[in-house]
Amino acid sequence: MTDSKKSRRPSGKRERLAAAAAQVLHTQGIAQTTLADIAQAAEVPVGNVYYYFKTKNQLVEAAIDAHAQTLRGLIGALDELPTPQDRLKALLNGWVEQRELTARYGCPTGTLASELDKRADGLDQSIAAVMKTLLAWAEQQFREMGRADARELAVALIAAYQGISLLTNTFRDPELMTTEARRLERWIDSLA
Amino acid sequence: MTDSKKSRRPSGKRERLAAAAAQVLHTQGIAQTTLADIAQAAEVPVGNVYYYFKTKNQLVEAAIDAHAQTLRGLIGALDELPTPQDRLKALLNGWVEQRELTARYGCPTGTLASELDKRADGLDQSIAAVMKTLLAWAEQQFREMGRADARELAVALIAAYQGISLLTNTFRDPELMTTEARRLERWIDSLA
Amino acid sequence: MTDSKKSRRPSGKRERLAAAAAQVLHTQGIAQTTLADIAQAAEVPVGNVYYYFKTKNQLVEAAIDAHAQTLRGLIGALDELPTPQDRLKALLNGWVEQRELTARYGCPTGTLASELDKRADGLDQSIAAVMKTLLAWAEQQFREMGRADARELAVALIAAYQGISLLTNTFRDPELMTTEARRLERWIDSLA
Amino acid sequence: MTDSKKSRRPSGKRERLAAAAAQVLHTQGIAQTTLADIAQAAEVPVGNVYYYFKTKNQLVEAAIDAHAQTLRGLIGALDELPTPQDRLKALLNGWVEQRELTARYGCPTGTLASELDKRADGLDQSIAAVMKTLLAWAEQQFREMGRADARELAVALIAAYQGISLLTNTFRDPELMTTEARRLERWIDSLA
DNA sequence: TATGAATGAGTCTTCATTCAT
DNA sequence: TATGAATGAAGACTCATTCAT
Repeated sequence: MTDSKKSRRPSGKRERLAAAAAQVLHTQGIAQTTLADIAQAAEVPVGNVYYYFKTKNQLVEAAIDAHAQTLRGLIGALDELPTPQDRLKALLNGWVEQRELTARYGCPTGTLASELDKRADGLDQSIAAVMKTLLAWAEQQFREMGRADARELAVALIAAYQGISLLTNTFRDPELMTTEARRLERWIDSLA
Repeated sequence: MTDSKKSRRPSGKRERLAAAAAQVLHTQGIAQTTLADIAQAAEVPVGNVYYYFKTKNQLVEAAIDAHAQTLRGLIGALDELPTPQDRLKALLNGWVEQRELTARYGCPTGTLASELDKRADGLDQSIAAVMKTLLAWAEQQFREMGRADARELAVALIAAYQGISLLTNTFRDPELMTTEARRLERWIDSLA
Repeated sequence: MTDSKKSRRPSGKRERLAAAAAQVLHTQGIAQTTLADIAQAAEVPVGNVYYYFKTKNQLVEAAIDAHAQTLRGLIGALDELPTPQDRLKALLNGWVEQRELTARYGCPTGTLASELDKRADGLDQSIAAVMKTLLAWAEQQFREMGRADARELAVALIAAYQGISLLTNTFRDPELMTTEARRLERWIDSLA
Repeated sequence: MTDSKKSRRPSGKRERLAAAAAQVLHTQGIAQTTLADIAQAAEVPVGNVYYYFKTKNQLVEAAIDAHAQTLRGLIGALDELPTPQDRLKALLNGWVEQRELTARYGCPTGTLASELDKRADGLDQSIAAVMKTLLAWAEQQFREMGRADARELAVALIAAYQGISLLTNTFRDPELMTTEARRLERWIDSLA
């Protein structure tokens, strides 16, 4: 999304750092995470980090990109399914499967968005783009279902997910996710 | 919830600090806010802050308490209304009225919850309590509407609010809140 | 030793503060003791302390004075005894009786002397004076025993006490004091 | 005793810091010494200190270690001498030679022990270990002299040193050390 | 005299970022 | 490329001392 792979050397440190950043930033939060934390998680010497990322913000951006890629992968997989209903329900299933992680650390995208919003840097745009991708995909599904209010429904669905992720996390109760997903499933069925 | 009001002298600095904390922490986020920021907002010399709050965490807690009190006030006002439907819709109206603020800084409770979750201190319990209050109130409304699944509905409603707040904030688009609130209104009507 | 009793009002706060200072400074050390600690121990509001003592140093000085007075009292009591040997041994007994306190916090005079020496203020002179008083008294006893080297013996005796206090304290072992006191007793007997 | 020498690179800053800490802490006392003082004495920028020592306490510990090493060196040198009497007297000579420094700042080990005792951290154990080393060595000498009460005599000797150091320091009179050392020499001779 | 409140200078500690090799 | 080391700008917190009443 930003700069593209400094070089093709197989060291893979850049990727390792991005992955480590995505993981650590999710579990610890941006403010609570130091560069050293990420470097350590990636097993890269601190000093070396700066060869790949000029600033901490760039690492955050790389983490966002990693999340974006994960999302694209997910969407790609979902798109294999035959009907939009199938795809949306599969999305719900994915959320439910991750409920334990969500209860512990919240939705990766959502928590990042929340944190980044309070900062002056332009990173909030990057995370917004990720969110927009998901939103657009959901909208597409509802449209294929013949709904004229596809956009509104998509927003409602993603909001429901973000919101229940927050509650699941706040109360450390993964079952909240399960229950809400079931409810959303019924809701989707009712829209056809 | 925690305090004990040092004294009843009219200086009101403690209250001023708590209010300033609530406001500044909401707009800047906890990590980005320095004690000096809060002190300045409250027009209190930095050193003096520590006479009222022993640590930054205590200030955060005071801010949470302030939010709790605001919430109690809101609930109190809503309870004046005749039917549960009226009350829930009035709640929605309140959210819509605040949409500009939400678009700029997110839901005060939600963003706090999100931030606090990543921290080791026990503050996440305090904010969870606030959330629980709102949840319980909503559940009560749905119950009065005769719904056996009141709890689930309450969770869905609050989740919807938290989620749309996040999106509203992420996309800086207050209209998202308006649209979703209208949708929720119809949803409430459909439950009767 | 310094200024003498602001007034004769019976409040006795000044004395209470001095006593509290002596006690708290002994157990916590000067640097680790805040004015608030002393005020609290004396059950005097912090702000009020300054009516009696203009600075923390003056409180320290008052504590030293308190120790000096205790010493004078002790010497007065010892002087009731018939022979210098009796008096010196009684002194030893006193040390042994205090061994538990010494093991915990060291000799009050010695630890104060040690701490004050590192400071720029003139308080080290005050504590030196206290030490000098004890030294002079011991010298007098040895002189009465007919020793020409009374001064040297006195220094040796007090040094032995200060040193064993330090070891007793460092190793938290009150028995060190007991053993050394017994040894000093034999030594005194051998000098006659 | 605790360290592990970050690396063997020749910068030697760690050692310089430890040495500076040992020296400055001895002359100024722990409480009166700021990290900046030590950094300045070692000619190291303040921020850089934390690359080597995570906290002020670790610097204090390093200083203690430095003293321990000095002591081990001293003991090693003494052990070259033929008889225990020679060794003990050489120890006394060392004390006398340092009398000026002692008069100014007290015994490094003793003053540290005194200060550390009043603190909650575990540093008092470290300094106690140093003291124990010296004590054990002295005991060994007396034992080699054939004394069954070697332990008691060792305690007496070290106590005498600590005590006379305190008096020497309190009265700023280096001659006290000289006189007492001479007396102890005679005492040692009398034990054979 | 009494006292809650106020003040600000000082200290430790953290960390992103840079640099020399 | 790689990396240990360096740097300095913050920020939280403490506390003696002062002040208004």
